[in-house]
Amino acid sequence: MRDVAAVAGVSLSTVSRVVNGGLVDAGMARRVHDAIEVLGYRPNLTASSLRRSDRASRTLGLVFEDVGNPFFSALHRGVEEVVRGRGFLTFAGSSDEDPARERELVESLTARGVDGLIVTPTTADHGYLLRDRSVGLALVFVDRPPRFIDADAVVSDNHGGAYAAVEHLIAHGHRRIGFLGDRPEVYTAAERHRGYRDALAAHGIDEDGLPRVHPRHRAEDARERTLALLRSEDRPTALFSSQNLITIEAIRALHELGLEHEVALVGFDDVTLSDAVRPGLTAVAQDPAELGRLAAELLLERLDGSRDPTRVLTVPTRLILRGSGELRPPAAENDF
Amino acid sequence: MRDVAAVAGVSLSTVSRVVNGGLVDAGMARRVHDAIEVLGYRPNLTASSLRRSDRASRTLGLVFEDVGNPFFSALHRGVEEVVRGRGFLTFAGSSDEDPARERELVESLTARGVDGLIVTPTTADHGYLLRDRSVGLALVFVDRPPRFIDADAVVSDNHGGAYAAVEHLIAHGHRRIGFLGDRPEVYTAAERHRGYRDALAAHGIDEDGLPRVHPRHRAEDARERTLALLRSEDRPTALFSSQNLITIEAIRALHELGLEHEVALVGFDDVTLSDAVRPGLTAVAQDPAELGRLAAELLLERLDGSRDPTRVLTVPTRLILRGSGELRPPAAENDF
DNA sequence: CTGAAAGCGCTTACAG
DNA sequence: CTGAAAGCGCTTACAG
Repeated sequence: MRDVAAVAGVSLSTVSRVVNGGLVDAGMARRVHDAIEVLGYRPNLTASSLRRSDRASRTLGLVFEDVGNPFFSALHRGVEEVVRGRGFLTFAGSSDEDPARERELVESLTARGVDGLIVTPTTADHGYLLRDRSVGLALVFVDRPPRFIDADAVVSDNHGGAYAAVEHLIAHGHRRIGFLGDRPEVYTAAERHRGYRDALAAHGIDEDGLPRVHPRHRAEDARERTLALLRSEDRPTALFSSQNLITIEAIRALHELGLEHEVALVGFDDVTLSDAVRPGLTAVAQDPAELGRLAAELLLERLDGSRDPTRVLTVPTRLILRGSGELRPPAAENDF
Repeated sequence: MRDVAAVAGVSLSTVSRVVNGGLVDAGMARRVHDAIEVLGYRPNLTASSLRRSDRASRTLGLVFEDVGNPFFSALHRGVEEVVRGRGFLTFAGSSDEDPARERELVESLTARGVDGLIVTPTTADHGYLLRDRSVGLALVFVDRPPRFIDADAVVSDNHGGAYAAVEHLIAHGHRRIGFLGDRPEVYTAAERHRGYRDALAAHGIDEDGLPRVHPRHRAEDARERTLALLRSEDRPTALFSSQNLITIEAIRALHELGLEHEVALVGFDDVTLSDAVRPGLTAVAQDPAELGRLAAELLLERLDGSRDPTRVLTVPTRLILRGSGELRPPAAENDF
């Protein structure tokens, strides 16, 4: 910038004004633009944000459970669609569900001066973010609400989606509905379990007698555990699978035992090719891109100075019927 | 930092040394640490990188075709695994295959002082990056090599994978092998087409007589076009599908016509649930996480000062047999 | 409308 | 080992 000023024969202030669209005489502006062209000058935005009064860096940080998970990549895309037009650039990193790793990431992001953060919270206490927020950091949680901090959040209707899925199975004659759970300490997993339980209770079904499986490592042990359940004495007539990776393994397990047309299945989260499998997968579809868009919009509102009370937005889910959830229990089962 | 110095009763330089691990008297260091604790001081990394001699910001930029595509999100994860330990934070954005958008993103990233860039190049001329590189920007291309610039790159063995896929179909008796292409101006699409053509030629099959389809919009028109092909007079006995979204539509089209056990299919790129579909999908699997890891390693080498000649690494693909590629043509077809 | 000066939060020779 | 001073590239009152 100094070089540009020298070549154009004007002051630094004038160059700054030209670059930032301030009021400058047309002739001077011309000379400055020429100098910029000749020198191939590029403004340094980090220096600019360091000095400017609002401190804005036009960068955002996304802290996801795993950037490699298609659910979060769709969410990422939703955020990008909203903030791109406003000139924001987006950092993204994975907490891997580890509170220490999450905090490390967050601090690394704030140390680099991000204007806002969109976080999929781990089970950590997020009180440590209060100080950052008090000095102007915009903060929105997504997919799960945070703990011990009052903040904007956008979540799927986990309870409602699970409730609808289980009620759908009940409507098709099932009472012995097995639950394929996720790590119960994760908010979404707990909510979906609550939806399952409430639907059973609403129809007078006792959950205690029903088989339940909680894979600890999703893709790794979900198949084995589902196989064991399907081979057991008290095999359920239907399964409700509460997470996408687990649903995939459940489909594999059913196919492996040739039970895909015998045992009904509804999965939480839609999955690629779920319509090409036979029977097609009946699924509770989330809209991750919409979660991302809404989170980004809430964030922009805060960045624009909104002091409104905190909001938690819930994105509806959609039950897609494709066959696996419409299988009926064997006739004998209907009698008991 | 000034406040810390005041509270600890030392100079700014000393605080800086403590924070950066310089040589400081133990007693003074104690006082500084206490002051940091009391004030809740957090270093400002952007100010730091502005002033330090190496200018390092410990940030990287990823410019992908689409951050929402699972292929790139797996690649992203691969990059993260490698650079996380070195304290780098990663920006990510989508070019959407638009050269102007790509350039905008790149300039937005360099203006924010990223140390390096990993780019999935569009068809643009990447000469504009030479100047950035000459002032120290590390640069690696991934998934496709760049044009008009000599640079490090990591790509899949697109030609070899396609060649193997088509040869596999030929070995199972097929000669009328239809090609489901992608936009031909994309490097990977062109390479896969070349592999298809070379395999045919090596076995004395004339490509000109074979049906070919080039969906322009992948998910949107691939199904229709494949349906039209399968309904036509010269229906092929086998399909080679050269991109994952297109493969998904091809599977849907085959199922829709009930031809999934009649017409063979090999897809480039593996797809979720491809083992649960009947017949299972025979696929050329890429390893996007490995592409990401290798790209990140090349980038770190450059950041560590390597002046070695430019390298292009090729990651092998793997043909996974699951049934759809092992279907044989109808008997009559074998005669001609 | 323009320029000289101060300063954002930090690092780095330099002299002690 | 420590501190005073200069300066990274920029913006912003302030006076003209």
